[in-house]
Amino acid sequence: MNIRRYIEERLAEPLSKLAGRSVPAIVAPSARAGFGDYQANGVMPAAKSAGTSPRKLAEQLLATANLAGVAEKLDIAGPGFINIRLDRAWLQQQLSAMAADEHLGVDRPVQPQTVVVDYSAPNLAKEMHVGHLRSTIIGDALARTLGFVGHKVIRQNHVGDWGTQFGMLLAYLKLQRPDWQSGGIHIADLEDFYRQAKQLFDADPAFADAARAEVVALQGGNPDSRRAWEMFLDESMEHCRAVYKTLGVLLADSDVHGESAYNDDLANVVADLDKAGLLKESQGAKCVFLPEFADKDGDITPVIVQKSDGGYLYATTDLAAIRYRVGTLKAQRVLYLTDGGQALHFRMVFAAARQAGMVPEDVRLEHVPFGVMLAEGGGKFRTRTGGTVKLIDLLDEAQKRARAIVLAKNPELTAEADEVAQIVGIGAVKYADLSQNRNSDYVFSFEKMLAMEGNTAPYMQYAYARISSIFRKAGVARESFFGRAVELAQPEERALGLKLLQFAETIQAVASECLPNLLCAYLYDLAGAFTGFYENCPVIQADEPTRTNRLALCALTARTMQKGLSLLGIRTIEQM
RNA sequence: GCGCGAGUAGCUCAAUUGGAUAGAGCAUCGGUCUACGGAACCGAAGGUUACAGGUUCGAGUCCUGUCUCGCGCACCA
Repeated sequence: MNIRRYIEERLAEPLSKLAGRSVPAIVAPSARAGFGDYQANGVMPAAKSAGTSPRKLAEQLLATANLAGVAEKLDIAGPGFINIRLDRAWLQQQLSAMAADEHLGVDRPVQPQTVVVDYSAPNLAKEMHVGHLRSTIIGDALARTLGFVGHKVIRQNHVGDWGTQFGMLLAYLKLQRPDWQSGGIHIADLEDFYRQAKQLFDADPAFADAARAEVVALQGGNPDSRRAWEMFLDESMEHCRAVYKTLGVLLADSDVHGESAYNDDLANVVADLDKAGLLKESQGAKCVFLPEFADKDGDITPVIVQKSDGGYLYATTDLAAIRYRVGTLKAQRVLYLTDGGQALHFRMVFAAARQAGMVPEDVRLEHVPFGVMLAEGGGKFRTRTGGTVKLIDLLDEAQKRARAIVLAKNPELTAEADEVAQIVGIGAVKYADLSQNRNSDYVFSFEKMLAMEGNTAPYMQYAYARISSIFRKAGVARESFFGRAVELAQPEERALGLKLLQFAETIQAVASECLPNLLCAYLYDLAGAFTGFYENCPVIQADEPTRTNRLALCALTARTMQKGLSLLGIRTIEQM
């Protein structure tokens, strides 16, 4: 039950009737605890257009709206706010339903969608670096959340597996490993390999020629080059797999659908744009000019789909990918997880695709942008020597630090130290990223993300472990409380219960707005509500039936926390 | 130069997308506790939301202008 939406619907209809046109009730959780549980703000704008006073309209609304049994108290406050305090019995009823629901009260969508989530997308010419972290983490959290909500999620890893730099790499591979055909090639340091190839490319004209010839051969379908290319990709993907495994993301080999997959369709894309009458030649390049991208002087920045030398560009590939996703995968919504710098590119590509009729009206293409990752102090994220930081090294360090912290606090954990270090260290990296509004740039700090205080993964994991400890001490299994009805007698119990019930509206907001930070904020609030309960309401020592009731509240809290964290891709542990 | 994004407490970030007295955490200062994990909890202090105008019942949020920073600006992705 999405309480917010439920109240919104209950109030919007009578309000619209009174206002004489369709208006929203604008329902939100109360800004302050003293105001109640929810508030409706829609009366004031509605009164304006209806030509009556807000307070009068509010009174009429309360007279006609049917919230009997749902709200315990309805007040009109200030210029026309409606404050709603929910009925205790109703809350208990909802909470008991939540406790008996595997899905924690999150309603399935009336019309489930097929959602393509395009994320991670490393360049296979190099190793994954910190620049891929946000796309991978945020995209994975969204894929998990959308799937849980009830949509069909298709992950797409649009890897960079094509382009001129591969000529250089293949030429270098053949030079360095004359035995490459025999297979079993391993390149320990892909970054190094790339750098050396580039160096040679710049220094040795003969090698540069060989590299260019390799590009031509590869594009021409030369079997020998093709085999070397596949071998190289395989090796490069191995590096990615290691990162994905460490990170614990859903991405699998079957999700990889790289740039090269669209090669055969690029000429068709250009031909179809031509058929649609959108193609113009300019300075030898084939372009789409869209008036909406004109500057003040009327000069239009075109979408270039074919270079003057005949080569295609990433706009062309992206158009082909859109057709594949819409046409073959039947996507109704496509999310693109890339940094904000590509906003213009996607606006142009989406507009071109629409203009060309490649996308039905009701299919949504959404660029989900995020800010860049900065080092402490606000500078670019670099190694001490100024190079790019490999993602695998960063993750290793997070685990190392987490291990040290955990062992220092709890030396008995040596047996599980590696696993705990992985869960806490990786959880910290993910949570730190996800807990911020993805649009803003983000300052990376091991110290802050691994802190036990504040809105961090270790704090959340600790809160969870503490609840687990209650069940250990009580000698009962958490699972045995599944489906047990819950009562909310104390104020702290009521506050916790209400917060638990807000899981549904939070999850649905994350899924529609693509903002995982809303879930982090919710979980942190939930931990706070639990703390208030924990400090004021003894559980194990309480007399029955209070004891069982409180254990049931603890069980539901633990289950909600665990599910919430898992939707962020973060694991929990029973002891830490 | 043009376009896009950002500017909120000393620091790192929120603010339910136009709602009431702008909230957290860290750091600082003070306090609590023989109850279920002190890796805890409670409180105080800290703000002209970059600046100047405007729109309206109401603006951190929308509009105009200015300043600062970041990114992008046809044949890289």
